[in-house]
Amino acid sequence: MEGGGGGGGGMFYGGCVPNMSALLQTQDLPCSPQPVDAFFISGSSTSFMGASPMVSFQDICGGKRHERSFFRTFGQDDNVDEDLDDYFQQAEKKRRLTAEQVQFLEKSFELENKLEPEKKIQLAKDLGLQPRQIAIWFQNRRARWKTKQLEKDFETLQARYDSLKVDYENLLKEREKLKAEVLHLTDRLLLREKEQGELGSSNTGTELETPPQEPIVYSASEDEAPQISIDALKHEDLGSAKSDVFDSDSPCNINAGHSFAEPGDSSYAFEPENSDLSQDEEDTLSKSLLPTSCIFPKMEDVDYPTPPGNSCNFGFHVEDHATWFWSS
DNA sequence: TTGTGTTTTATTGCCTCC
DNA sequence: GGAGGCAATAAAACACAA
Repeated sequence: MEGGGGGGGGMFYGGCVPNMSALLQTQDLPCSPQPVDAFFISGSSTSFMGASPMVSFQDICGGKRHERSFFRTFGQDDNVDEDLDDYFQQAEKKRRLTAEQVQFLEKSFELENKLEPEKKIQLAKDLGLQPRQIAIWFQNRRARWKTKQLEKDFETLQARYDSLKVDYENLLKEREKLKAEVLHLTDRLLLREKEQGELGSSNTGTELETPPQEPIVYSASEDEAPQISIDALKHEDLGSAKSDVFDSDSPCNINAGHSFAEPGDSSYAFEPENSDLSQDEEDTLSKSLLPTSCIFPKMEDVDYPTPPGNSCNFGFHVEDHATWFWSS
C-alpha cells in the first residue's frame, strides 16, 4: 500500500494529498482545499501549524505511538473503514517534514551546524516538532554535508591529478626530444673530432682556431655515455640544437626568474632528489652539460618544498633526476 | 501499476567528553 | 554515568522508467 503510505506522509504536512483525498471522499469525509492538518493543530503555538501534527500526533497519543485517539478529532466513531484504519496505521509511521520546516532548519544549519540545547528547544517550539526530531535532523544533515564535502574533495583531487598527469606526459615527451637532440649532437661531435684528428695527423703544422684546453668530460654512465668536450660544444653550431632545456621556462632553470615550483606546477617534476650517481659523477655531469644557471643545487643547500602529505615524485622512485633523464 | 533506485527520517551501538 | 556526536543501518516516503 505504497500510496497509502505516501499519503500518510503527505497528508500531515502538505495538505490534502490525492490518495488521502480520494480515501476521505469515499468516506464522505471532508477534504477541503485547506490542509487537512488544520484538524490536528495542537494547543501549543507554532509558526508552522502545518507541521504540528507531527508532534501533536504523539502528544495526543500521550507518547503511545499505536493509539489512534487523535482520529476522534474528526468526530468519527470506531466503525471506521478498514482502508482508513490501514491508512492511519501508516500515518503513525515516518512523516516527512514540510518544505517550510526544512527551509527553516536549513537556515539554522547554515548559521550553525551544531545544535545547542536551547536552540534545539527553540527550534522544536517554532517548528512544532519534537526536540529529538530536531536533533536527528541536524545529525542527518551533518552526515549529508560531510558526504557532499567528501565528493567535492574527491573532485578537486581528481582534477589536480588529471592536470599533473598531463604535465607528466608533456615532460616525458620533452625528455624524449632532448634525448634525441643529445644523440644528434653527440654524433656530430664525434664526427668533427674524428675529422680534426685526421687533419692533425696529416698536417701537424696547422693550428686550430682555439687554444688547446683540457676537455671537460661528463659521463652519466661510464660505459655508454659519449664523451663530450665543452670546448667542442662552444664551437659547435648550436643553432639548430638550441634546446628548450635552457629556456627560461625550463624546469631546470631554477635561477631564472622564479624559484622552485609548487607541487602541481609542471616544473615540480624536476625537483632534484637523492642521487644514485656518485658525487663526482654528478659534478661532472653538471659542469659539462648544463649551464651554471641550470645546475641543480644540492639537497643540503636548498630547502625544497615538500608536497602535502608526502614527497611528490609523480610516481617516480626517489632517484636522481639526471639518472631518470638519461636512462631510457 | 509495478519494480527499482534514491532520499529522508529514525534507531542502534559505540565512543568521547564533562 | 549521562549527554551528545557519529557511523551504520533500517525502513518509510518518494521519484521515475517500463
